[in-house]
Amino acid sequence: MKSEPDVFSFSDLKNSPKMTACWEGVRNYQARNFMRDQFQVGDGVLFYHSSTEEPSIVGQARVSRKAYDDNTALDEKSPYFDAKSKALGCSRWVMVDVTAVCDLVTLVNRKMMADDKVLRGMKVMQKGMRLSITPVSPAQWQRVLALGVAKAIKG
DNA sequence: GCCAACGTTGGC
DNA sequence: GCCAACGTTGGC
Repeated sequence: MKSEPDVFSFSDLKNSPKMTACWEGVRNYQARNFMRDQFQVGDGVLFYHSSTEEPSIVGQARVSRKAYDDNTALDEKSPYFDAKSKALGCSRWVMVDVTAVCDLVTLVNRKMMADDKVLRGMKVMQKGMRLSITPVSPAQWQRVLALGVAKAIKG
């Protein structure tokens, strides 16, 4: 899952109550359908920082609540307000809850991914890939954690 | 700041 | 249903 650290970083997630936050604000159908149809409680998540000095996978998380209505779409004061949802009378969008699991001791940046046989195939490495949620294969998952060395979060 | 690659919108 | 115009994302 991608996030701009200026908007919501892995540290922000760790500092949230119970290290858990809702993944609000997804306004793309593919990403929405992915959350709605694929995500199960307990599924592993790699947390990726985008649009920053060094875009990298920075931590491991997991899905801690199944998809439910993202009602920020109905809140006119929210940056994620969606007029069409308002007109419909219900939110078109969903979100899941995500809980931080581990830090990566070594952040896995794009050079590391591009240099790695397994990781250069990751969806997030494809040119023009803007989807904020993309699937990761078991081999890619293991490789990221091996390179990054997952480490329990302190405190 | 540039620009490629998308997704969305809206006129027809 | 087509497609041009437009807006956004995001690496570099």
